[in-house]
Amino acid sequence: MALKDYPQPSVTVDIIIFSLKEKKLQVLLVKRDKEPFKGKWALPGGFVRIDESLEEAAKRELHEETGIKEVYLEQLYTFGGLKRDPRGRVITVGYFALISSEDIEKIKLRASADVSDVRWFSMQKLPELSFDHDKILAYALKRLKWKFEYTTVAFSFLPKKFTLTQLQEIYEIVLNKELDKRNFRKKILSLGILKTTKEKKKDVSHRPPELYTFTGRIGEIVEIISKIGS
Amino acid sequence: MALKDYPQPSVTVDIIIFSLKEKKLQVLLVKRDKEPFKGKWALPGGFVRIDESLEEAAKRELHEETGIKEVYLEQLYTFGGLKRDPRGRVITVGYFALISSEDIEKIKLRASADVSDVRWFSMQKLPELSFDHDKILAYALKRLKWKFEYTTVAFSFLPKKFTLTQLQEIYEIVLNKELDKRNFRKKILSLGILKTTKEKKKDVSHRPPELYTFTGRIGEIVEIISKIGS
DNA sequence: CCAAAAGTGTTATGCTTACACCCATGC
DNA sequence: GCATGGGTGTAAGCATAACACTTTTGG
Repeated sequence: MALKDYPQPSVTVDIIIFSLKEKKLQVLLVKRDKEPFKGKWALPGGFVRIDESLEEAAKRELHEETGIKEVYLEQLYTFGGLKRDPRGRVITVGYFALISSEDIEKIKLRASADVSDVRWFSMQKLPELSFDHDKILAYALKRLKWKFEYTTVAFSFLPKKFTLTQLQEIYEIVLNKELDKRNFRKKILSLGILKTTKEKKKDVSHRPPELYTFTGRIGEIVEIISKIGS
Repeated sequence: MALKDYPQPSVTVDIIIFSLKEKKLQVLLVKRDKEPFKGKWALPGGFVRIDESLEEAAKRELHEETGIKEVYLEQLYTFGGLKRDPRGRVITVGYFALISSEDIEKIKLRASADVSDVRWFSMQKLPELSFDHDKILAYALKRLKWKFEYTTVAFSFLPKKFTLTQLQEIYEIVLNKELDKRNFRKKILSLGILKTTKEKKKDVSHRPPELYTFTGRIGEIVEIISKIGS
């Protein structure tokens, strides 16, 4: 069978961009300016061009909405149900991206083609979503939690230098449960993936905390959390 | 942007069909009867039709090559590099399937359209593969091992009734390491996912082993193996 | 009675959990 | 000197890991 003998599905990339702002897990959504779902919120995404790989397409979408380029990016799953797009047969490859607190501040959100608005939404206050994006987002959240428990992705949310309390905080937010401070520190330090800079965080009105850097590879499997705490 | 305004990538499904035959992990490959890679071995697969979901496409391919329908099937990853198919831009969604030893015997391998031969290959003696199928297969193997350690997929290789030694054997084959018999049994039985049928395997020239059935859900996460054994 | 695989328990070790007080700084 | 978060250790309980002999059948 040669290519193009038969009608072919179209292919899009949708990207789930997570960040931690104001101590909440947030996701970037765009307001659609075209049918279908005009005026509704959706995950950023678009058609894959013939001359770009899937990952390049995901990076392009990320860049178009946020202006940033270097982030943790990982393929999530490919959704290929028959009825997911009213325009016709569209298969979408989901990616998820994690934005560090450093980058978050640099970002200028900007509407792009077919998009009238771009906003961060707390995962606890999501609007109604277009297509099957609610399903995709739920899946992404599940994967994110899993990645936190078993790998080092957490560090992609942090700046280069961070305190152990900051690290614990993002774990508590993403896993949505409290962790025991002593056990958390013991476990993290025992993994041998952190190095202390001998600096301390300045200008805090309490005992200044030690700053650490991450020396492992982001996304590496390490089984960080068993239960730890309440 | 309306659909079809721009040249679109094509979409295929490739399926990695694993089984355990002759105490070896094997994979089903087909010999291509058309260019590109005519005469070379490849993973079974083909274009996704406009009126079938990705999973349906994978099941169809599976059925065409083996005649069977009900198996453990899971989406693996989507490969979308620019140069992976010399015919043009083709994105492929990989699936992996696990065939039980019961089904293995029923299977009549049959060549289908564009395929001149179909055969099981031991993972230790693979032929040269077409496209980027070596990469896809390597990824599938990694995922399979992971799934064995953390989930109950192993049971999809077994018949309904099986002995603990059979179960241990498939773990040893897939993980490629020896396990301690007593610890393995203790761990597996402690999970509460097996029930003894009170039957024993007959006509063996040694003490007849007890037959068990699996009562959990295939693929469920249970952290089966920590290390267990040598 | 021999061969072959099934079945079974104990001990040592390491990881996980629960838990409370002193420390260093800014104001 | 007080408020704020930073930083630290120990004991109990649980899971893992190492290890060898007896049992039941067929031939």
